[in-house]
Amino acid sequence: MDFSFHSHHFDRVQISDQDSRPDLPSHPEPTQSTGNFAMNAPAFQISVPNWASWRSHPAFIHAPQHEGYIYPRIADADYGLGPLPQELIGDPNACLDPYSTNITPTTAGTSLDVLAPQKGESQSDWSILQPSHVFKDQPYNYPQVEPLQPPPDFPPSPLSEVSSYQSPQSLIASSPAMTSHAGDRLSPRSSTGDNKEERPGHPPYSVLIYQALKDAPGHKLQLQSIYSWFEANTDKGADPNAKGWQNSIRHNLSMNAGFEAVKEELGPGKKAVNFWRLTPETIHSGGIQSTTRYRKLQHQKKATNSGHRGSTRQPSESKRVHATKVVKSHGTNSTHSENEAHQQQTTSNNPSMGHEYGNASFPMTQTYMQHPMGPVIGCTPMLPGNNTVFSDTAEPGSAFDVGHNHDWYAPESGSNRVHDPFEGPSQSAWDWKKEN
DNA sequence: GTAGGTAAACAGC
DNA sequence: GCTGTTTACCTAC
Repeated sequence: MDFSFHSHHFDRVQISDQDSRPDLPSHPEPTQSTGNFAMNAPAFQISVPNWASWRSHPAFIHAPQHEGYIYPRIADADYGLGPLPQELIGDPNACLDPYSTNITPTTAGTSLDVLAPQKGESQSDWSILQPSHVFKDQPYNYPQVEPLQPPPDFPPSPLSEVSSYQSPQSLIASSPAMTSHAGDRLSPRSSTGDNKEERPGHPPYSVLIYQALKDAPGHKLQLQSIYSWFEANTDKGADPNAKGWQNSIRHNLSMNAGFEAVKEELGPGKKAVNFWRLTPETIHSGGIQSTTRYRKLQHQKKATNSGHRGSTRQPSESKRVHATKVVKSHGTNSTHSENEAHQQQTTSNNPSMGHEYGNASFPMTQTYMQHPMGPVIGCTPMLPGNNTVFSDTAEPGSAFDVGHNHDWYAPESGSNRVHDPFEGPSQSAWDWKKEN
């Protein structure tokens, strides 16, 4: 089974020696275990057609060395998806890590010296790096997997945890949506039988978005770049007139707590740019949760909101309170009282908050900020050395929940779990989103 | 009942 | 018009 496809796009990105990112080392730092953290891992995992083999013998290929930092080749990604379509290279807004404004894409097409087998890698490993077009041209089927077992050196550092579980299996194992039941049941299906886009075996939008973001520097992309990624890597964009898939992407971005919007000011006086990125939890867990789980609450609402679609449709909360989850990356003017007020509102709207999730404390060094646009949650940047946490509440405990009740963290549940600085001990982003 | 896809209403910019 | 959020409905399992 080969999950690779479109891996010839955006093969590598070079950060010059002048990279001024404060918390990203100019040179790769070794991680404790399997490195696949897109930002600073010198080695990375590759897709392996045989999942059992992949699990037991993860293959590693060292990223080509270069002066300065080289992003890993992208053929290694989960499913082997390519991060960005080539036409996006050069787009200043595409796949741009604002902390590395001097990123220089170095690929003008697939370079064989980039994709060629590296030292220590076998030809068989190399063969699976060949780009293919599974999602675009062929059905996709989730592999049937067993629950993930922690690696021998588990628990590693948070960063290495990231790498350890970045695999389709981890997505499957950590997500009810991805859990294998039997055969290819994991294969997502289209909702409507007459759907032209029906591709039995294609991954759901959430997984595709996850992949697009995971492969992007900083794990973030602008919406348009996500569109472009889909156009290049899936058949969603085959019909230029069809916009439903874009709606679906936006729907998934909004509804899945694995994604968060980040407003970033790329420079003083410049208009803030909105990025979508993976939440720390998502990166940490190496997988994405099902988007549709939010409907658990909807069912409750249905009981009280009768309704047909249309005239009786319930106005959305966001029309009264702009409840975006945008995370602002630079600065804040929030005050404690503002946060308190906001939390009061949030809690009142969400009875489950505050009791379902335990109240614990963040590390003392973390700070909590309020975004003027509304509820804010998340961390930025998702890099070592920065532990700033943006919360929509005044109390640290309500920002995250990572410890319980969530199969999101299934691979590391229990006593093996290592405390992650990203982890706050309370409400998860997903629950926050679900309940807001 | 759950998961996923899609359409659409709606607000903000 | 684009973006983001939310609701509703549908099909498949």
